[in-house]
Amino acid sequence: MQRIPVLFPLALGCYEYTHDTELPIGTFVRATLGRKKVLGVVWDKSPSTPCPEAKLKPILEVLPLPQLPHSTIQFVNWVAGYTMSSLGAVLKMALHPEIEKVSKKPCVFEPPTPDYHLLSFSSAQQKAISKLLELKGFQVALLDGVTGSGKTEVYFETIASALKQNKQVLVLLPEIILTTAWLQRFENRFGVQPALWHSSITPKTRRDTWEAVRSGSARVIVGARSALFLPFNDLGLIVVDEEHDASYKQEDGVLYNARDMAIVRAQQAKCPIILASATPSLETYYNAISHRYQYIHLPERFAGATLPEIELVDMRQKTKGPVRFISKQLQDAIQAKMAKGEQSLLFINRRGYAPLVLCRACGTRLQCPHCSAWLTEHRRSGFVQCHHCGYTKHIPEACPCCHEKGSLISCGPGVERVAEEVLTLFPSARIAEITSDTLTSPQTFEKLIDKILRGDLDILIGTQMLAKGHHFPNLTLVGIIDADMSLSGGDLRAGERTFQLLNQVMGRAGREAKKGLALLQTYSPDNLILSALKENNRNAFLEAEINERQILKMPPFGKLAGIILSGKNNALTYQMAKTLVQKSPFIKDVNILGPVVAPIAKLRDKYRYRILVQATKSIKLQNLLQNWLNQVKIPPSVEIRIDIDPYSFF
DNA sequence: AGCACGCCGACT
DNA sequence: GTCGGCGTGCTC
Repeated sequence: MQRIPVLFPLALGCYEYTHDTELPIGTFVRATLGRKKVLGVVWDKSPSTPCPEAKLKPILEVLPLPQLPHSTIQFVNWVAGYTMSSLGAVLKMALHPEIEKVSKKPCVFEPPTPDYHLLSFSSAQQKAISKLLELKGFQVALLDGVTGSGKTEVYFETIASALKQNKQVLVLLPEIILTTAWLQRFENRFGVQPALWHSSITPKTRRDTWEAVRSGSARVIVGARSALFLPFNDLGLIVVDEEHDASYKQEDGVLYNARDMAIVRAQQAKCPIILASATPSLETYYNAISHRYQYIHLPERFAGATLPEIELVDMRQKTKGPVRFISKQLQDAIQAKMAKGEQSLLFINRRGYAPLVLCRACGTRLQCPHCSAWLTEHRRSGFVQCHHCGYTKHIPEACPCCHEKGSLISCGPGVERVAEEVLTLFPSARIAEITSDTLTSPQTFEKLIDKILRGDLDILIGTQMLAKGHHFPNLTLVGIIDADMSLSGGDLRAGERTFQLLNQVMGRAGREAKKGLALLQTYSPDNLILSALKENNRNAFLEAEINERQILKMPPFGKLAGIILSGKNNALTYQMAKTLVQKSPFIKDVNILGPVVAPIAKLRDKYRYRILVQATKSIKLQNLLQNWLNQVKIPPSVEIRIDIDPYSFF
């Protein structure tokens, strides 16, 4: 009888079972777990403590499925170790619920033709392409190019090259739902659509695609971050487009950053990886300028398009009369564009009508009963809603506290409110609101894009949903309603994120021959980020940030981990957080900060505290955390999560 | 993740 | 007296 380590796609480690013969690593089996019969995978290492003889149970069935590739097993092991998650939780990301249903005919996704449609390139693009084609083995390259510089077509050439060498290619994109434009460009270049992987594909497509990747019949896979865990057997290239995008950071379940894990995946596959962005993350930029990564720069906009002219609008000069969110300067600019038959985009990164409703009589603010957050007013639908947990109720007629009628007033702007103001200023304008509330499906999104391109709209008012991926030749004005909104975020990357987001939004203006204009409304016109945006001096901004991080020993000059404790019992949760800090290791080069109340102190009825662990690069953070946490008994009613390389701090 | 075990509140 | 709430701990 052999002892066989088996891993289940559950938040557990490896368990041992018996079988009369050895089984190859990666074999799918069924075994009894508790009182259930569960599918698992023969793993490559036994649990740290061997199972006592008496508890051992036999493997019930060896399933007639192809083995999980060794590269996937190796990757799951690495990610689990790095993120300090259980192996099984990571395995779950690499499988799918219908793994047992073998696709009889994994649909042959016609293979892309490397030379289907050859494009012509500028000399700058040509240079970038030849540098990219020189990448061999494991190498990281930053492809840094402004919006409209033709980055996508440039990295398409490396995809073509990988295809010619009969290799598989993975392209990671954020927010896959908005990529029809990208897919169209791919089809133009390669003659077919690539295989797709994201959360909303049908179970059958999911099954077929997974099997097509495993068997190697899928050559190019385009997907959201979860595509990283597909069972590639011959990966020759990874592209991470919009590498700075915060949505690569998974914020629930296993906490990981798909961009960073993609680099590890490429390392294990011994293949190149291209990180593409117009506004690289600070870490990536630093690695590029310090020659850890190849730095490939596309300096100009393709086809002579120009960056918009940028002006700051000082909102401190108060105007008399009722509250206005659109300054006279912005109003005049919109007017001028409309007169010329050109389009404007107003950006306000807030859904709904107003982010806060308060009572004029007693000062009460409408608050979520489950979270420490204000309720956002959605006037058109007649509701107030919590944007953290989804709690919704009718807008009350009277103040819930003092019962005064008609005393509730809306504070601050949201998309709906700015749209209302636009209509009072420009009654004849054809406008559209663009938020996740109005765009509920890819179809409604397509329709909107068509309308914009046909010129059926004059003014767009929206959140970041329109920030990326589309050319609107006739859109020549971008107005940032509140450029200060995310400046005060308080966490490490607030400034960086603001720069990236505003830069991207402003990039919507003037991508073709027509000169664009961007107006940033602000109450702090002297802010470093805003002036860097105005001067179009991204590198100066990044270098100032790098300097600061270096002084503070923050990433990439040090390591960071977050510990988040949450529980329904506020006092107990705080007590556990305090105990944890009291028992923290006293080690040179390790700083333990907190516990502090998380920025959203209560979320879905759970109170939250966080501890920040800051260490020098030489410290093995995972080992330190593991040893520390093993010494503190935390009751199951208090949930503890470790976030290695945290992005947001709540 | 499930599922059972176990110890306190309202009821056929 | 029991039924069942979910808080707690285990699954090789």
